[in-house]
Amino acid sequence: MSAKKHVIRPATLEAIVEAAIRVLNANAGATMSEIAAQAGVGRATLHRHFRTRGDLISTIGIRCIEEMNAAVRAETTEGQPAVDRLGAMFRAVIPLGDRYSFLGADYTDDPTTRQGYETQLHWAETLVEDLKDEGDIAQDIPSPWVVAQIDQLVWTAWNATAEGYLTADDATELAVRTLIDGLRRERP
Amino acid sequence: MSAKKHVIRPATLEAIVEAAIRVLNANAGATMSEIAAQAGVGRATLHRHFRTRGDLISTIGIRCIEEMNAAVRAETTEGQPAVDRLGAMFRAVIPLGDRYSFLGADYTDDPTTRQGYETQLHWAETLVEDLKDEGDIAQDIPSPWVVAQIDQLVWTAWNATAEGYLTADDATELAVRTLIDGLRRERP
DNA sequence: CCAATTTGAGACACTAGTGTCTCAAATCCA
DNA sequence: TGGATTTGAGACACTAGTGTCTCAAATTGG
Repeated sequence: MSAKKHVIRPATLEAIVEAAIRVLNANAGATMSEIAAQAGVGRATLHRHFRTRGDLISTIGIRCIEEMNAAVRAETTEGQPAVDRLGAMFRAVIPLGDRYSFLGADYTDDPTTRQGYETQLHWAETLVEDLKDEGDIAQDIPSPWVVAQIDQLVWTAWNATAEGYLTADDATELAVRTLIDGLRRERP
Repeated sequence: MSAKKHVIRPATLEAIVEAAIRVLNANAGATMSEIAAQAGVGRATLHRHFRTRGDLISTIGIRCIEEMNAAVRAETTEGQPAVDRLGAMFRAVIPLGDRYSFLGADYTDDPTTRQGYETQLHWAETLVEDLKDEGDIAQDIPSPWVVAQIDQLVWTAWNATAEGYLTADDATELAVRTLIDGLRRERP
């Protein structure tokens, strides 16, 4: 029953997945041919490992989300003050902008991807509650607003570094500052 | 030469354009058939007035941008303090979120659309300079960062009203507050 | 180095969407 | 009302992309 006719070589798999991430971030509607070409691989080989286009997108979606979660976990620690966790999260995620920005567009409804996304959302919600408890954010702000704001700031910050008018460190600092204290006061 | 074979009835045109805006905002990749169905119109009629899909998208893109510009112009006045102009702009644009949100995705490179977009961008840049001059925003913040932030806030605010956790007025107020003073302090 | 197995290339069938055309029926307006 | 004209419905050709298959050639590992 277990139709294991073809085993894909690890190098081939890696080339496909990385090319897919690259190409789909540049153009969410990219075709299998484009991805195959960028991977330096025949189109048939794509279909051998990923039966459908949806399978491929699912796979890289899962990979990107797990990558992000791992990066955040690596930079943050449990007992840390919430503001520091916020900064650490920005520092971890902003450099990954060019890898996962396609997630917003393609938005698979694959259950595993969905679950990874839920994990992130839950993490963010916890962070926001802690920010409120520790006096960094006013209690009267709706939490979904704060979460949305954080989400947007990651994207804006990545964009700023991509366009070259901020370094990753400056973008991180500015993101935290924008969220907590706004843009009125001078940098200390 | 002037091939004026068919004159579209104004009611038909209106139905098509409004349906297109509605459908394309729900799904940026919607087909001509879906749009025709939603407009209560035959697919052939779509192609009679809009030779290609691109023509249709261009047309509604232009219409939406002009609508936005008009709404902003109607709410703001020349001599107004910059903060008030900012608030007025939010108030004008946030309710239009469900009409123009597709613009981000479909992003035509039609020259007229492009020009309308440039107008908006230029308006925003001027606003930011004024906000800086009037002491509402620190001089050391890169202007593109502020512009991006304003853009994102419009989207977040529209979303908040669409999801029902904020009224349009509250969302407007919160957007201004988030940008200028951040989320630390309580609402006065 | 040789046998097993993956890969590349191309042919193929299939689907979905676009854009054109025609003609009968509905609609408008003079 | 009656003639002109838009509209709806459907047929048609065309394109682009997906997914399957086959077979010769390259690669791998024992």
